[in-house]
Amino acid sequence: MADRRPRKDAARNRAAVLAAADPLFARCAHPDDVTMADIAAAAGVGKGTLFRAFGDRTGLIRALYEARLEPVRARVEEGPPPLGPGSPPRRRVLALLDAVLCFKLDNRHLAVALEQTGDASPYRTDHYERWHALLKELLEQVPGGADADFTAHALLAATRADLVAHLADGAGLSREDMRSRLAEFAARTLGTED
Amino acid sequence: MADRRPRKDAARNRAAVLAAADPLFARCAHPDDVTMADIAAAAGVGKGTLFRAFGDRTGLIRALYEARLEPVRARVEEGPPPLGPGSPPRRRVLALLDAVLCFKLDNRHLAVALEQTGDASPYRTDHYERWHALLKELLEQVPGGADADFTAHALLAATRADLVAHLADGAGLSREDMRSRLAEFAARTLGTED
DNA sequence: TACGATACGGACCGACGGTCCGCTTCATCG
DNA sequence: CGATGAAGCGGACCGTCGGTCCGTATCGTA
Repeated sequence: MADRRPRKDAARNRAAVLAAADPLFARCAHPDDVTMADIAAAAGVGKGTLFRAFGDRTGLIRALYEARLEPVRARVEEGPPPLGPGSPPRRRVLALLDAVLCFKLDNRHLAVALEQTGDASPYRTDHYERWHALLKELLEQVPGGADADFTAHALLAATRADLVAHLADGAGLSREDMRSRLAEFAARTLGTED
Repeated sequence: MADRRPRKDAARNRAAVLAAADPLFARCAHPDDVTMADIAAAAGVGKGTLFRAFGDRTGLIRALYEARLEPVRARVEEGPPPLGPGSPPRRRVLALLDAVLCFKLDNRHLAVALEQTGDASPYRTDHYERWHALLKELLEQVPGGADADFTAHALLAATRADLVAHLADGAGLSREDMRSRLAEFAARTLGTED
């Protein structure tokens, strides 16, 4: 009934692929420039291994993305305030958006690759639904708030990977500038009261 | 010096392709399900003709999109207020966002296809830059506004085609609901004064 | 050590975007 | 109106990529 643990070589190869793929995506301007064969070669494994471990290209990118995302998720769910639980909702909304923005900035290549994976809407992924649900929950606790569901979507849309990448790489906006612009924008939607 | 007018058959074929491609994209759930060969066959022309007329897949989709967008552009640039020039900035911002949202709703299939065209960021297209520039200009005229450039990006991000499609098709949000939610959201970022 | 289960890897496949080139159609000019 | 060269046509063809398959190698176990 319980699925067996993977064999040792399988685990090693999986790790090797993840380790090899990341810098490959980071180095290339466009995600499509990185082919599955490239990744397999860089990891020193065969293509079959790669597909056996991750299913398909989307699965591989998602695995990479989620591995990187995990620490952020942990900080959000059980870390110290203001990002973690226990801080006032308004404060936590801002902290959450800032964390998402920073993550997208730091992992542009992966985030862009994932968002533009043709297979499915980026809105039907586990991590998006988690962020959205949490953000919505927090927004509902902010007094005088509007429709929390839509607002959560709209605020998260401001952190879309390709927008972030465009502002950072194309428009040359600095990290700190972007963070403060987003914070200011979000603060406005939450109502003007400080 | 002046480029010659296209031959009559070329113009006819170009029109036939545009006419044939639109319903093809509309019918299919995922844009990638529509291949260039499909479009050529539906239009009754050869693949060579199709590539000669539009350069590549992106060019074709862009041509489709811009043909549909043209009436909206005209209404914005020379139509009557509040969407056209002459209305107070705040009012026109809301009208502009509403127009963009409605356009994306009505042309989801094309908009999604274009946004996820791997070739380039959706932020480096003529039409995006036009909407952004106009929105930014208007925002600068709204008293007490924050950074107009970022705000314009963030507001437009709330009308991203895949988000709109997700809300309309996935979450079942009605057209009118979405319009009022977006209007409310935008109104908040413009300041609470009515 | 022997043996079944699991995983490996790269040859192979089908599909797609895009090109090429011999043939056709248009428009111009005598 | 017929000739002629340019412009356009179309579909066979190509290279590449994601994904599969299966003979072989490796692992874990008794």
